[in-house]
Amino acid sequence: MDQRVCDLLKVIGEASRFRIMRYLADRPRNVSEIVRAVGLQQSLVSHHLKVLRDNGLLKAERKGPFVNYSVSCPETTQIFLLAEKIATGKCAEKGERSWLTRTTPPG
Amino acid sequence: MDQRVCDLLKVIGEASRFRIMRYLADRPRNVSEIVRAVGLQQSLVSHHLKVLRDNGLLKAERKGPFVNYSVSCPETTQIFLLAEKIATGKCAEKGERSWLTRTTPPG
DNA sequence: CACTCATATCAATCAGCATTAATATGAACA
DNA sequence: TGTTCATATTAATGCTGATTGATATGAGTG
Repeated sequence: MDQRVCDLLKVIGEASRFRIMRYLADRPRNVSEIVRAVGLQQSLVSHHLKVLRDNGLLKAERKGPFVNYSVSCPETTQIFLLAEKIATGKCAEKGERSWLTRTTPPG
Repeated sequence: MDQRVCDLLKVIGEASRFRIMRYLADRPRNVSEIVRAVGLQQSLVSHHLKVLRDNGLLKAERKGPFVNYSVSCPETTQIFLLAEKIATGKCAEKGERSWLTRTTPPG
């Protein structure tokens, strides 16, 4: 279970997949649109889409010759928002930049 | 910026670091305690702690000979909860397991 | 200062995984 | 049925990064 949870995080933490997910957060798109948007090779995009699918983060629906992809849970977007909050230093407790906060006085 | 956001996700998505973060979510601990808890080599734990520190996810405070680590933003825990929700299939829209939902009838 | 304990750093190795190129499948349409 | 377009799959390559072992730093204590 824990394995599964951290798999999810790893999957959306990869740069290419992250961009794909962000792009799809807006609205569903077919593969060609995604390829154009993220500027990666078609085979690579297809591969990442499979990974995202297999992890239940995206769902696919064939529409004629096209396959439309869409995010399957809104929670994914919420995770992005939270991560952004942390990244911009807007998190509740402020993290110390210099890593060693000394309690015992030196010397 | 986007790079930074997805770096954060990648960082907490790694299994060893994930376990460390979960362990520290409870309360601050020193390195030896973490080593014992996660069962990894001390040098490896120390390395991961550095990565987490450098990404602003943990803060460190020296207390005598020990160094206590604690999570710097509660948002991290919230991310774990959301990811868990997705992992257990409890997310708002249900993701299709079989990946190709056909709209056009086959044949 | 010498010794010990706690923690950090460095160099080397190994594994996972993103990327690439080539090829296969499968739908639409003539 | 043959051709074209959209997408998926496979095999090979390369890079990132986790892990290991050895060593260094630095605090406390005698």
